[in-house]
Amino acid sequence: MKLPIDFYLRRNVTVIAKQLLGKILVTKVNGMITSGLIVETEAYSDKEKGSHAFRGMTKRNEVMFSDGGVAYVYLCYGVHEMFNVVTNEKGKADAILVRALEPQKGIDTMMERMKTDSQKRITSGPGKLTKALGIDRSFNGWELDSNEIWIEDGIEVKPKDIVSSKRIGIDYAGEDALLPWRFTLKNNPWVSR
DNA sequence: TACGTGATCACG
DNA sequence: GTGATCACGTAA
Repeated sequence: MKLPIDFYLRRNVTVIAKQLLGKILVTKVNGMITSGLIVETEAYSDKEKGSHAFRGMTKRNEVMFSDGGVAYVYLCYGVHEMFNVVTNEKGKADAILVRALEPQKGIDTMMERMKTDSQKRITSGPGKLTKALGIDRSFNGWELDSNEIWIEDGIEVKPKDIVSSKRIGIDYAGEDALLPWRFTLKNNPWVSR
């Protein structure tokens, strides 16, 4: 079952970030289905310095300000496409970065895209999972109940299975870099780093 | 630990 | 226009 768009609206971004753990991200690119269980997320809001939206709307981040339930995809370090889930209502720029997946369907396709013979850690990192699932900036702004990219129900996750920690790679955000807004599934071997 | 990589953004 | 900067990944 695809998650309804309502799932992404009018709720706290850290709550949704935790609830995304155990859900399944699916893409259909060139007719190929690839999917993975979400095992690591990070929450961002326009109220804190870690977010692209902290200094207001720009051409790059404008989809963060739209109604929730769409993708925000941008290029990082000139090399990596990063996939985010936009949440909350129009004007409130909350987003959730998906940082790692446990591969499910289409593993051969993912290995081919990653140019590797091993299925080990092919989706363990925000830049890697987008490449493995065929996500690039052309997905920016797409609704997450489309037939090309969506998120569906996966496994049940209990509060005790969730670990909170500080977010990765945002030291520039000062004290906001310390917010415990990174969420991982406990003891899951597919989380990044 | 170091650095490639290129879009983006805040300057002028 | 220009230059600093960056929500990473890999090699060493």
